[in-house]
Amino acid sequence: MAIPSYKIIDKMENILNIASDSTRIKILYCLLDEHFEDAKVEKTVSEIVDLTGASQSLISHQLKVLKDARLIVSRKQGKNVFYSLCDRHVKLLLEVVYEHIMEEIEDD
Amino acid sequence: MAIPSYKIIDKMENILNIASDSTRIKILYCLLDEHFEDAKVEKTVSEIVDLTGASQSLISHQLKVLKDARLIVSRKQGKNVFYSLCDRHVKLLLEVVYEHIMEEIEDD
DNA sequence: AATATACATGAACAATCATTCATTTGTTCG
DNA sequence: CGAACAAATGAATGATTGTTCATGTATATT
Repeated sequence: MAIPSYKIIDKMENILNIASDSTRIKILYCLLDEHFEDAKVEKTVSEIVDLTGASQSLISHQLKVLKDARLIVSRKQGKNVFYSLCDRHVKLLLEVVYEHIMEEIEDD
Repeated sequence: MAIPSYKIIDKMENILNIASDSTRIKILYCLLDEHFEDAKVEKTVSEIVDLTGASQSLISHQLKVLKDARLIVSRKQGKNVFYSLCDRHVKLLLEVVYEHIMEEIEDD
């Protein structure tokens, strides 16, 4: 298949780079809806810290990375900042990779 | 959504890391079928070098990375080594990311 | 005003990794 | 054998980046 333009390749590389970090993957999973397709999940920084087990500083840094890449959005309310997914493709991306892993494990 | 085990997360991180490099993305595109769903595409190292415009050394290095990650397989024939995709998920992965990029561009 | 909580930020460090250059291995053909 | 082509390898390097530590800022509570 024809290779896309370097602009497209660059953007693809960038998105995949953002997604290729365990801390950020964990954060994204925190923000995925549990049962329903398009249910919006909002979580505070503290909640994400607790769920991931990572330090507050690290989570804050990585939330910024994800936000700059427009994969998540934030909303401030009092002392808290609520984060949520910005893009439905994120879920698809994680699903595809997850499926791949699962089939690979079967083949052992 | 519940965060997968660290073993799964590690593997997901690894796959995404492999995929998050422009040279490797280009290589994968070279090995995607043009028209048909499951048509197998085989290309030699030289062909991939020409298509990507990267150096032979770089392509050889990155082919090894992709092969070690079991995303591609190789077959030797005479002086040539033919590479091809090993996993149908690769195509899906690239498609999801590509779609994401396209929609983002629309939103400008 | 003082304290505690929630989150962000900046510097610094270690580690990883993509790329290049030079060389080498393997194969075909004259 | 020797030359020519195809591909792999190894060392070196320059840049990027994940993480930690320390500190800063904003908001709420007493």
